Formats: sequence, structure tokens, C-alpha cells
Amino acid sequence: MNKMKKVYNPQNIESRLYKFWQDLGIFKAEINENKEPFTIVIPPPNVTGILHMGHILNNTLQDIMIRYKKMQGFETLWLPGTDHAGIATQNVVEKELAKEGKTRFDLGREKMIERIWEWKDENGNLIIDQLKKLGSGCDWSRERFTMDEGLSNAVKEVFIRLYEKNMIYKGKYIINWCPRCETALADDEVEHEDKNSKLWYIKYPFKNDKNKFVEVATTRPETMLGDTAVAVNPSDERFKDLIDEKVIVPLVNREIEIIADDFVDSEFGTGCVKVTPAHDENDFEIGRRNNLKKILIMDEKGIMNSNAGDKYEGMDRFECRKEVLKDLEELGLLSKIEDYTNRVGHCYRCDTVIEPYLSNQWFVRMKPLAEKALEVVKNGKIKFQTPRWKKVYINWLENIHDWCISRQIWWGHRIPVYYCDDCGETFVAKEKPKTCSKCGSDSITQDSDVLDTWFSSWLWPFSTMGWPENTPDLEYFYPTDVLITDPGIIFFWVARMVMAGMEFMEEIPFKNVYIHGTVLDENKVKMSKSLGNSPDPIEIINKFGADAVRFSMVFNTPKGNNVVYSDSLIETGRNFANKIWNAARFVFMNAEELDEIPKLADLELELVDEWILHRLNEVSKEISTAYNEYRFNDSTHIIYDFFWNEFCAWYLEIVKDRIYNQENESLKKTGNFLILHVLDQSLRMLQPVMPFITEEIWQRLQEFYPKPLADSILKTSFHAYDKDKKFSISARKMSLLIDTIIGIRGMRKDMNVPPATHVNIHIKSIKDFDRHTLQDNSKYIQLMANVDKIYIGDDVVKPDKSTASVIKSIEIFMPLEGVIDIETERKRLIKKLNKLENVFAGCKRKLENEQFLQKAPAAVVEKEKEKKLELSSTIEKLKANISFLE
RNA sequence: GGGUGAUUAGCUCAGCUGGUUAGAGCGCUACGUUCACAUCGUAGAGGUCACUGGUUCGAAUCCAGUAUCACCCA
Repeated sequence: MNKMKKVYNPQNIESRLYKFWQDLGIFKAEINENKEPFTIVIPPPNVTGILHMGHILNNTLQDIMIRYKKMQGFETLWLPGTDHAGIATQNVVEKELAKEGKTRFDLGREKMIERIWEWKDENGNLIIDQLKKLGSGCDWSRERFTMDEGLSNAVKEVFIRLYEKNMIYKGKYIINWCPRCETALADDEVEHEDKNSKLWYIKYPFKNDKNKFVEVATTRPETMLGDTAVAVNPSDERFKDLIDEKVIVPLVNREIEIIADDFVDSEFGTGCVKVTPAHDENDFEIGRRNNLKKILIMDEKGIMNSNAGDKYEGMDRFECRKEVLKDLEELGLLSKIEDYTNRVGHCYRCDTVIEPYLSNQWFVRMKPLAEKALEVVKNGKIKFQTPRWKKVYINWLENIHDWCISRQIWWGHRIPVYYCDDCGETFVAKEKPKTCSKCGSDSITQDSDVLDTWFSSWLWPFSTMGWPENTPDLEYFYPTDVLITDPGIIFFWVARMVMAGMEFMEEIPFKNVYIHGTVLDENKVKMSKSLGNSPDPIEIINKFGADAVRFSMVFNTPKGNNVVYSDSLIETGRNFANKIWNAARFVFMNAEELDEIPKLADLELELVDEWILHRLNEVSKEISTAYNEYRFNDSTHIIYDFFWNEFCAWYLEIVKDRIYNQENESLKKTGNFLILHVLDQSLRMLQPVMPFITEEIWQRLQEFYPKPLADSILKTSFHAYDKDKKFSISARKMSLLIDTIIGIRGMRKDMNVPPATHVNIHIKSIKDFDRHTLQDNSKYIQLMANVDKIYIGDDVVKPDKSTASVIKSIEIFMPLEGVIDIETERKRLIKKLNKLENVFAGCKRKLENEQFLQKAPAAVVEKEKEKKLELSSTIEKLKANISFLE
């Protein structure tokens, strides 16, 4: 066997093992009718993306479920892939082009798309490789990309089906326009940011009396150039008489009317609102209700056009804002400027300020889709494992707007709509028609827009499995079991995937949704690319090991809550990995190879053996339950405590003596087997979280078995809870011994007795159970508390010059020639006494309360009585020991 | 403006359907290198569970309100 280094170094081990798993084909899912499937589709990362800390958490959780379920005997599939990220990817390549002094228009559509494919082939795999470094057990043979042929076909299919059901329409509406990307965006692609801004009050003169004005307030004064009305609330008494009056829009000298509309909030500004139907969503609605003209005053780049007037034409929108204000000021029409905080929309891909813009776009009618998506969540068919997000989901769907799906870019799925250049007829089809069925023309042009990237990823749970074909994969693996993702994506994915699943598969896409927390930096700020506050996870993996990163993230992320990241967090995992490594190292240094694997029933067990088997059994149940309930955080704490504190700190320490000194061959054999057995079982329970180190050690462990159990730990099974393997009495005994040992250690410390100094101990114990337990296992006490001679009896008396301690009903005395300081000793005991007396008082009060005795459950009352009895016994003994000191 | 959540040890947080002597990790203090591990061991200090009411025999836990903070949507 290779010698194990004193400190665990994950560096070489991890990459070697990932290759080992792939060579074994261990992540490859096969359709197997004898097994139940367990499926997860990855929320496809962006092809331009690089791994950030959120991905680490997200993919670790998915991997844990996959690995755990695999060991539970499920046929597991974790289907990976990436999405094409239309705007983002095109932006990346446009930036490259800019360096060469070119734009996409220099290349032309076809060449540009070719160029992006090249970029994708070269760089698109970065994030996939990073996922492998993390250890993700994805089935890479099934890897998908949203622009694969199959997935593209699914997109066309869906567009056509919706179009034919009249659920897709084209129309001129206000949409979110990014003047830099020069495309429309959906509502949820806009990020709102609080901005310290101004509210400008502008006077519009009346047509008939240039010395009278109405005053409006606005945060975007440049839009006044496109105003086609001023609106007031019809019930606002102040302005009743003004309705239908005509006013003049300054600077452009347009004559507009004062109209009445319920939408106007009388409290806001002056109560009179300027209306710009072509540049504001609410104004658009007002315009629609009142039949107003819609005047577009800027172009696709955010440059003012001729409608803005000669003076402003050609100016950038923000430049124009300054000019407009200056000019109004000069005319004396700017009456007031107030500080104002408003929410300004920004493009989620390039952070440019969004312009609400009147534009001809394609939309999906969402209401009918939303209804079904609401139903399956409300009736519990889809379960949110973190329930607070269910409310967010429902709230969004109940207030849903139609979805703008067209984008004015080139990279993506081109809209499968064709127009006859001659007669204008529209065709919706997967392939371009050769001739126009109406006029026979062969001059046919495809719609130039592409579809929103999310229009392909909402199909992901089934398009990746071959839909619209009815494939065996779809038959077997769909619906998937759980979607694990972060809250930012509830609308983009979760909700839309449910809609798509219900609409096209007539079946939910996943049975569970697990929304995990967000990774924050040390100042509790969300990590983001633009802030640059996210560390490079790969550097962290290189520094600490993937296992350490995985473990630490899960260990520190409570269910559904955020995690505050710092490097020191990862030290928890690194230290734990090192602990596991060294425990294994100890086992391997001391264990002897087994000729055969013994049956537990044939082994002679002593107390500590029964105890550790008992704990192993209980812990395996707790962990399984935790995983099944998606309590990842709990599961890591349970295994951490068991391994570190119970197995290492107690079992291994006690069993050392047996291995080194014991003469009883039978017990020696037990110890030898159990250190291997408990290590083996612990590794299996840890495997989902820390796959690398557990595999590495487990492989080495095989050398102690007559023959290897399997070629990978992933092919073994998780420890199954056995209710017949409870050793409750032994657990009680062990806990008494542990309390006693800790008590003695505390006495040493309190009395400043160096650990190396041997002491003798006298224990008085009246209860038979306690006394026998202590007597039968006194060697544990000697070993673990470093005690020489030990006297245990019901008639033990306190030796001269000794310090005392009372543990429940047990009195412990430690003779200390010459070192006892009466005052120190008194303080020690009185401190303990005070604490217990407080507890006792509370206990007594409860039991004297008639209501409590009558109304509390009998078991609770009984427990309280026992507690009181025990406390009074301890207190009595403490008092006696204090009185000895007087 | 609407919605969702948070407030427990110096820091980051657990504490599920009310009954614990309120826990963990990190940090802190003291002591410790008889060799699995100093990425360690042993022992310890540290909390009016944001505030005010209410329900209850009993509230960190349930309800209402107040304050502060965070996130999402308009």
C-alpha cells in the first residue's frame, strides 16, 4: 500500500479519480426497468459563463442527490448541458470584432453566426470542464446544447403549436429596449436599481392663454418631446375644469389636450401627468384608452430622431435630457427640481439603461399557461422544498404579463415565420416554403428576429430527452425528480418550465423544486460579475480541494437560506478532510487484513463496540432522512459530529488500548474489524458530499478485505437502518461514562493538574446501574481521563485533601496532596451549585403548579419529576462537599 | 406602492409541528508535541433569544403590533 502522507493533499487525487469514474462509465444512465429512475436536469449554465460560487453550491447539491440516490439503488440520470445565451454570447463576439475595428454588420448575418459558432466551439466548454473539477457526476454522454439540432427542432415545434393555438401574436407594444444591444428584452431580463435622481417640474402653457400653465412632474424630461396629452384623475376636483383644454408642449410646440384617466395618481407630483405613449408603458395604456397619438422620438440606438425636433435630432438621449432642461430653464418653464429616488431598469447583459420603447415584437399569451402552472403547485403535485419560494412563484404567476420573445439579434433560434415578399402572406413552418401558396411567388423571406434564449430553455426538461419524438429516455426518465436552482431563476426557469411541461408534455417537468440560497460576500453583498466580488472557485478548489469546498458550502448553507462566503469557511472542510484522512491513516497503520469478513453476531462485543454500532445505525437513519427531506446542511452536521466526535474522539481512542495491549484475541479481532467496518460505513455516508477523498480511502480499505467489495464506493450501498441493532442500554452506559470522564478532566483542569500527572480517583455511586457500569468499564475511565488507580463503591468516603465533583448522583473525588486551595475549591463548587439551584427552582415551581399537573401531558410531568429528583440529589451532594470545606 | 424573508454567543448561523440546563462552525482564553491528525487534543469563557402586547399550565418557538435590515416585483 502507498504510504499515506501525514497531511491530506487533494491535488493529484481528485483529477485522477474523476477520470477513473468516467472510465468506469459510472455516471452513464441506462434504461433499466428493474430499477426506479431518479432524474435531474441541470439548470443549463450560460455558454459564456465561468463558474462562480453560486454554481458551486448549486451543482454540489445536485451531485449529492445523484450520488446518494445511486447508492440507494436508483437508476440515476443527471443530464448536463449549456444554453446559448443569445445576447451575452453575441456581445462577447461583438467585443472581439470591435478590437479588429469591425461590427457584425461588416461580417453580415451568416458570417457572424459562423464566427459565434467558432467562438462557442473554442470557449464554450470552459464551464463544463469546471463542473468536472467539482466532481459533478453528470452523464456527459447525454450532454445537450440549446442550439443542438434536436433542441432547435423542439423550439420550432413549440412556436408553431402555440402560433396555431393563437397563443403567439405579433404587435406594437411598449417593450424594454436595450439601446446598446439593440434588442428587445423580456420584463424579467431587466434589473432595477435605485438611482438618486431628480423630479423635474415643467410648465406647459395653455393654448388660449400663454400666461397660464399646467405643471407636470417627470423623471425623464426628454420624453416630453413625444408627449401627446396631459392627464389628470377624473375625480380630482382641482383639475375638473381643465379637462379638454388644450396646452402646448414647449420646445416642440405641439398642441395637446388635457384628458382624464383613472390611472393618474393625484398625490404624485402636481397631480397632472405628461403622457408619452411611445416611451412609457403606463402612458401607452393611457394612450390606448384615450386614442392618443404615439410619437417615437428616438431610434434603436437611443439617438433622438426627427420627431424630437431639429434642435435635438441626432443627440443621445441623455445629452438631449440636459439640453431640454437647459432650454426649459431659459424659457422659464422649469418651475421646480426635487430630489427623487427612482428605480431605473438596466439590461441584465450589459447594464445599459433600458428605454421603454414602442416596437413591433412577438409575444406569448401567458395567462392560459400560467393557470395550469399555478394549479400543479397549489395542489401539491409539484412541491417546493423551500416553501417560502412557493409564494413568490404564485405571486408572479397571478400577476403575469405576456412574454416578449423576439430579439433583434442574430445568435439564436430564428423565428420560424416567413413572409412572401410579393403579396405579404405569412407562413409559420419549420422549413422555408419554396413558393408562396397564395400568389406563387418564390421570393420569400424569413422573419429576421431570433427567439429569447429562455424560449428554448423552458423546454429543457424534455427537449433534452428527445421531445417531440416519444423517445425511450422520455418514457423512462420524465418527469424529472427535482429541479435545484437559485431564487434568481424562479421566473426564467422554474415557472416557465412548469408551463411548458404542462402545455407540451401534459405532465409536470419535475416533482420537487429546491431553491437554495445565494452566496454573499463577507459584507453580505450578493456576488456578481460586475462587482467583481466573487472569488474564482477553481482557485479555491486548487487551494483547498473540491471535497473541502463542497463540504464547507453545504455545511454552512442552511436550507433555503443564504451563505456568507469567506475563505475561512472552506477551512472547515479542509480540516475535516484532513481528519478523515488521518483517521484512515491510523486505521490502516494498525488494522490487520481480514481472512474473511466476520458476521457481527459472531463477534464478542464490549460496551464501546455496541455503542459505536448503535450510533452508526442511528446516524445512518438520521442522514437518510435528512437527504430525503433535502436537509443537506443537517446531513453534513450529523456525519461531521459522528465521525469526528464519536468515532475519532471516543471510539478510536478507547480501542487503541485494545489494539496495542489487549491479550484477549477475540476482542482484539472485534476491534480490528470494527475500525475497518465503521470507517467503511462512514465513508459511504460521506461519499455524496466528499466523493474524492472517500473514494480514495475506500479503495485503500479494500486491501484489508479478502476480496474487494466493488470497483468503486459509488457501487456500494448506503448503510441501511436496522431496528434490531439497537443497543440502547449500552448507549446509556456509555453516556454515563463519557460524562464521568469529562467531569474528571474538568477537575484536573480546574486544579491545574498537568495532563501528564497521574492521579487516583474515588467514586461514590449509590445507584446499582451506575456503579456497575463504572466498575465494569473502569478501564475506559483510566484510559480517557489518565487515571491511575480507581476506587468505585457505594460506601466510598471523601479522602483527605481531595477535590470533589458531582455528576448527577455520582460523587467523584480526586486526592491532591498539597495542591488544594480551599477557596478555589469552594468557588468551583458554589458556581456549579448556583446554576443547578436555578434550574431546580424552575423545576419546583412547575411541579407546584396545579394547572401544570392537570394540563400538561403525563410524560412531560413525569420527566419533570425525574429531573427534580436528580437535581435535588446532585445539589445535596454538592452542598455536603462544600460544607466539608468549612 | 405590492410581496417575501430576517432580527438567537464577538462573527456567520442551526433550533421541524410550543415542555432542552438554548446549540454548531469560526474567533477568543488556558493548558498540552506518550507518534493518526497542531488542518490536532483537552478544558473553558461568552446569550433578558430585537421590542411591546396577547394566546397557553408553559413561548426563542404560535398570534398581533412596533422598530431595524435584506431581497424580489411594480
